Amino acid sequence: MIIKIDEYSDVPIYMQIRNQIVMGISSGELKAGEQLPTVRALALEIGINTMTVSKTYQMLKNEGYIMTDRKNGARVRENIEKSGVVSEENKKELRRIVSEARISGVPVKELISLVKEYY
Amino acid sequence: MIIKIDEYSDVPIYMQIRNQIVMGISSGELKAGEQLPTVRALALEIGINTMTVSKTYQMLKNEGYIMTDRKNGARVRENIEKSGVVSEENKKELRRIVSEARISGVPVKELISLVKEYY
Amino acid sequence: MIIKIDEYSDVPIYMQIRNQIVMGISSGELKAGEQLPTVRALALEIGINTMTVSKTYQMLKNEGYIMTDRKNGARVRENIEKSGVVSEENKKELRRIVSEARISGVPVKELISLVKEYY
Amino acid sequence: MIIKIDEYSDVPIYMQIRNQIVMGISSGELKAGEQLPTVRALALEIGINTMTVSKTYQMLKNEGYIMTDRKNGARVRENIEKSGVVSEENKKELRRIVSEARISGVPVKELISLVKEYY
DNA sequence: GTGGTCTAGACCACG
DNA sequence: GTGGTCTAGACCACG
Repeated sequence: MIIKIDEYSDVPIYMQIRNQIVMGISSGELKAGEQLPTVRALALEIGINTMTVSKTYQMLKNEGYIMTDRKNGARVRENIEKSGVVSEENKKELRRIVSEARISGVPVKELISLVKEYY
Repeated sequence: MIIKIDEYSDVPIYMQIRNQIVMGISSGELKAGEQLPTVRALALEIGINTMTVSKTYQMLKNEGYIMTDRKNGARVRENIEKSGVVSEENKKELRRIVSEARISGVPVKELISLVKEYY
Repeated sequence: MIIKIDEYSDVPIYMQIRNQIVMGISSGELKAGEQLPTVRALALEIGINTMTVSKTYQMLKNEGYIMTDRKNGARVRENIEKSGVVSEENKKELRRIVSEARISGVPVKELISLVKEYY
Repeated sequence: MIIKIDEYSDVPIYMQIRNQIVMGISSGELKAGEQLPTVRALALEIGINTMTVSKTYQMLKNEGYIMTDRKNGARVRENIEKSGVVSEENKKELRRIVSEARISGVPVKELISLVKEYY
């Protein structure tokens, strides 16, 4: 899986990586149990500090998306917990996005087809 | 219109205000041409720095949501440009939200009904 | 509140600080809404790096014990969520401690009086 | 006695095994003088490195819980020393756990009944 | 002035 | 070899 950093983005690097890994898991590009690159390898590949990658992995671990162990490095978790609900934060964000789209004259049908496409 | 700041949120205050005003415009609570409170008044009401509100209004102006003039203060624009498309940034965010929801086991139908509700 | 680091402990520094702040909140030494020292001040006082203190504050924030904002620094939260239950991790730890105490011939009454004392 | 490794835990494997053996001794599941599996056997059973099990046994021996000899392998000690006191480290941990439980709104009675249950 | 992010580099425990 | 921790130092956005 290829991680791309937008260095001009306001989103912190560790968060950009985190988001891309989450999207990779969702899309199936990263499968349950699959090995992630080592902290050092990913840092080298992207050209950033190992601490930054480490921060990403710890965040993903805290969120229950991956597990890390000293022998095997980081792996996608087999049994990610399914809360079944959209987090309050994401609801807020979604509402903001929908509002902006609405003002821009985007029909609701288009938003829905985007959601379906991404799902 | 009542603006509420979530002091526990990581979203900067100026952005929280901006988002709420945008959502107010989208929902129709703030109508085209409607007067917004002065920077000073809003700052006092929320209990924050005038600089922060000023930053919000500047941003909204840059984005084309409001217009300011010395006589009338800030008003919602009559003719907000309708690009008709979702911005690339919002698409990215939407994709992230959909991915997280999907992993959490949220059915696509529920996401769609959220979108409809917010629209 | 005075924070003391045991440099010979296996417990990471950021965790030692975190634990002492949590105990301070529990004991009432740190009151709801009370200001914590700034990252820089605490780092200087303890003689450690600001990054380490920052890690502590972010952990406490994630756990819902404190809030941080750029204007006021870090403060104890007013409304810490009360789950009402002992976490699984803490149950495991408690079980380990009780087991070791039992083998050492510590009577259960003494354990109970320790719990009462700390509560 | 069955040893279970929680691969999602931050507790090192050698420590997880150590803790479970200590709890086994405390509960009486492992009796004084009882033979423990060989390093090799236990490593094979759990699917981990022999080095790890070896580290566990070494630790348990140092702590006075087991004894090893070349002929019989490892056995639970007949006369484990009863200090009669809770170690300073465990007191600290207990205090931390009690503090966290207290903040979470767990009544002291519930903590006490946990202690009784585990004892 | 505040917390948040990031780097370059180092050392450590675990396995 | 792996992730985890820590330092010294820097720069940034927010307010």
